Amino acid sequence: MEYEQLKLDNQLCFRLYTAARLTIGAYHPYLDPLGITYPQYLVLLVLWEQDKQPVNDIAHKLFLETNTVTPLLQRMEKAGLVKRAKGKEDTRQRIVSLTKKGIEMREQAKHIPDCLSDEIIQITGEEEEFVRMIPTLDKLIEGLKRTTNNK
Amino acid sequence: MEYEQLKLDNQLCFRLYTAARLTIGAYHPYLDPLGITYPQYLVLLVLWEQDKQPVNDIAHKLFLETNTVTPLLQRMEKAGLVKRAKGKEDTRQRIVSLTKKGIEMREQAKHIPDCLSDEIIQITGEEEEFVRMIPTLDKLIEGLKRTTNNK
DNA sequence: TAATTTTGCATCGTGAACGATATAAATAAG
DNA sequence: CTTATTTATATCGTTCACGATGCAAAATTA
Repeated sequence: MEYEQLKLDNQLCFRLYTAARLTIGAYHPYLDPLGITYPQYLVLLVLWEQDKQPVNDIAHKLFLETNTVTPLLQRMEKAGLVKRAKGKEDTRQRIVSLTKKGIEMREQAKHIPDCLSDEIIQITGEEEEFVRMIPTLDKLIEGLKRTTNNK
Repeated sequence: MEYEQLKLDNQLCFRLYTAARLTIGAYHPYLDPLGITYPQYLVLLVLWEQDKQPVNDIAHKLFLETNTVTPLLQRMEKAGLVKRAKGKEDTRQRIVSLTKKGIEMREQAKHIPDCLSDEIIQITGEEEEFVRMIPTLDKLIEGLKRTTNNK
């Protein structure tokens, strides 16, 4: 059939796009009580690993553009989760640091990854199959990141 | 370590989210010349498989809400890709059909899936590993779809 | 048949994502 | 030292994605 390859069933990207959206949806019951969104949760993960980072470092670790992260951080600042201070050595930089509220949220969030794992196991019967996707996804992400940067 | 599970490296969802965004980015060189976005391309895939469908069917096949698809279709109508007509039997329905322009775009788009496959092979050296993710992603999508509907 | 509930779609508001562009500071080139 | 370029961040406009809500038509129930 001439158009066989256009069938939705054959598309990998559509699966990734849908799986990502639905998985983010599964975070809602845990993030809503904290008053944060999934991308904001990702920013917190980055800052919990290492506090006081410039916008660029956060964006880079999340594979996002700074023009996505800046408004995200502004909303998080308004919500009292982070502070944004001018850099000392390089005044162009904005050093993002956690507030007391942002630091304390780590304690409330620490169970979330295990909750999600449990949910996936409940839903699908096993976890191993999903863990096995991780290196493949990493390979894809690294490859795509390299090629789009060479544009 | 107490917060080990909060490390970004350990998160499956973050991989899915990032891989989806970057893969959609890889479609840009092919979709931009056609003047369509990735979600619009998905709508066209659905309509190319079967023309004249109500909004609800399109949304369901893409695992999206109708309040996401409606404005998407309105933009596509303005771009001259689809028509939206009141349903005959059920007047609540809006039957979406392809215009001449929408039908003809199929010919220009038919090579896109192969281009993307080639790109993934070039980037990563092989394709098989990614094809193997598809049934796992389907299992995850179906599972998540079921549980979120039972809410 | 009349009242109630459900269904299909649309509208509104908020928060991403990202291309394009702007701005100021740092760096490099002249 | 001055000019040009790069870098770090911010702003703007457009398009999703989706929860909440609205509305009219259809289906169900009384």
